[in-house]
Amino acid sequence: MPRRILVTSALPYANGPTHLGHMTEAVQTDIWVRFMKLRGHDCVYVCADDTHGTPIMLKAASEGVTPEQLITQVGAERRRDFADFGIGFDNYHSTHSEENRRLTVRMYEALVAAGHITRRIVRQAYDEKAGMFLPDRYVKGTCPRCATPGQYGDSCEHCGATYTPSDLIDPMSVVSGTTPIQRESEHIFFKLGDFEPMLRKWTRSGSLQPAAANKLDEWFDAGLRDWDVSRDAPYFGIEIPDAPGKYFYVWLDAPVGYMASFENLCARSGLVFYDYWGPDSQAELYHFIGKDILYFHSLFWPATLEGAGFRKPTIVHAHGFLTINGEKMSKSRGTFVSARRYLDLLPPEYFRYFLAAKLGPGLDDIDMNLDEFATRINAELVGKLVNIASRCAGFIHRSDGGRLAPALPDPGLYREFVEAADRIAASYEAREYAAAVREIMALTDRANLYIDQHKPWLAAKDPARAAEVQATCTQGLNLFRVLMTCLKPVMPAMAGRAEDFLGKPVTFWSDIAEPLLDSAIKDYQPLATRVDPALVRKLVETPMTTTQEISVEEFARIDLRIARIESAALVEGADRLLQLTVDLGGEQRTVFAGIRSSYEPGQLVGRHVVVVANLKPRKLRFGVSQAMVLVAGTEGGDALFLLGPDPGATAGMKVS
RNA sequence: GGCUAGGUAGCUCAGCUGGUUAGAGCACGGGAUUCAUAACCCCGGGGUCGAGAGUUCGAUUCUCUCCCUAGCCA
Repeated sequence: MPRRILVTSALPYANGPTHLGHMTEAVQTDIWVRFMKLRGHDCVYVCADDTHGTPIMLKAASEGVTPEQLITQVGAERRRDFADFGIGFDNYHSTHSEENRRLTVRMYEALVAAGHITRRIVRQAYDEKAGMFLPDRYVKGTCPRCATPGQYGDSCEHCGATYTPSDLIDPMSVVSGTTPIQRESEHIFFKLGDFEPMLRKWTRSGSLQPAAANKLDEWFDAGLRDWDVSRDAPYFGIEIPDAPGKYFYVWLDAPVGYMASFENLCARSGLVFYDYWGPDSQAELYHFIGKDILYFHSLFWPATLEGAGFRKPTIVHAHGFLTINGEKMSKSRGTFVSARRYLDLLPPEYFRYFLAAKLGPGLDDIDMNLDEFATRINAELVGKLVNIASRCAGFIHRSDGGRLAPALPDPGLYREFVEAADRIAASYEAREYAAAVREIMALTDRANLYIDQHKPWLAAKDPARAAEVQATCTQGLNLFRVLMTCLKPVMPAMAGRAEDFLGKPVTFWSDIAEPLLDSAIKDYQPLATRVDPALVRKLVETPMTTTQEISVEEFARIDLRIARIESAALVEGADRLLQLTVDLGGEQRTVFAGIRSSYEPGQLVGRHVVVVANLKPRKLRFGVSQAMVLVAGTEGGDALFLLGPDPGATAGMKVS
């Protein structure tokens, strides 16, 4: 009995290029969807661009385009990136669409009618010059607790204090640079607390991973507060019907984008919207999300759905972040890898395979160690898996003109593989891809061992044993076919090529119940080739030639100063760092500099160097680094050279 | 500071409700082989299962304390 399933991955925000983090989620979802379809279920996968909100509006303004132009351009790139990674959406839509506007309004009106909406006056930072209210992150100033300058309006990155923008000393609007004032405005709130009993039950009903449910308990304990769902104009979004000049907060209409994308698909596919979203829907609804947006998907989303008379998700599945070589993806650290950058260097299915091999059912981050990446591809995919087909194919063609034997010499072994495939299927279903890949690789070892034990290369020397050679390789190729089918959700293109080679397509998982016998196969073409580890490492190298040009104004934002090194010390536990105290002409700063490979602490004291004085303080394991010392050196090289001024310059002087 | 998750071989990890000598892959050492994209096969070295205490006949597995890491929160 086929199940009816609707699957989504989180809507990427349309303010920048697709990166491997987006791709991690899309691949995780796509593998699950492809698996379900292969199992014969009626599974639909929709997604969309998340297009509203202040960041989009301001980004468009800074680029001199309209928000519509921005999201159209980002959306086009996004679709290409996803397509090139083999993400098989049944529909990819946008929250800036008529369907989404209508559904969001309908949801809101239902919530109003049911009494779940309230209004009250709030005071908020307002930028008079730009004529707009400012979200907390758009006000910067000096921390009222520790006096660190340049902190955002919600919390201090240096001392961890939290506050509101009005608490900042010398607050400044990021938008116009002027000092914001406080202004009152009526806001519209969703009464989340109305749904606490339902949410507590839903949370523990198997809809969330245990770790996620624990997280929710913290939020319950903290108390569910009303959720502010309105924003004042100017705002790029959906206008609230009974509140002219006010718009829905982007996080209200974003998840509605799941419904909107599905409705858009219904219009051209014969699917019926209410079969999936009606309160009594028997269809299953799965949301794949990152752990950072668990809050929205496990509290507000089920609550607004319920309150507006729709069904709730069957499962919200959260995953961790992708790190590269153990570090968070970050542009400044060079660990930010765009989807396009990856595609320029490597085949997309290698990423899909690596990810599958690492993805467990939990919220842990997944590390993409680049050397491990190359190793896994070369050892597992090429050295073991593809090797089976490669080493068998030649014998079949030599002895029998490309036909498989009429019977398997070891049907028991084949049956074991098919039975193992059931366990592998259970792992896929539970989103334990790493376990599935582990088992597939164990079987791959067994297949190679089988061939090794039957040594077709020896038998091939004796023409009288031709049938034996053919039988051994028929067995090997059939085992390979089972394995390749198990990996088809992960590597659909490679599986397709393998099917072409074996002369028969695999439409359903159950197709492997019977082996391929007495049929023709084609000439073997390499299904995958090795990767050079050096090429993989290039993912995080930023070539000099692609360094972006910057304007004089942008350069002027970097506050370069002469500083005098007052003291220098080794940092215990850090073999690259020195801890420096530098004087910027009256002000002392602590700096952790990665120059230990080239300098002894003793030779530094008293030297004048150039520092970036307005670098955002960085919290390291050993303390907070409050500036950056400039050094010259070749990329990745150990030899470093401090920059210093000619004699006469003194601490605190500006460098320009 | 509170909460959550985790700390198992050099690296990445598996070890379900406590039970014989703690496993796999990669890396490393030795051997075998040459069909296969220097791939595959066999053998081996290597871990006080974060530290300490407790419960138990017995704990990597349960309880407590502590240390470390990551994340969330105020």
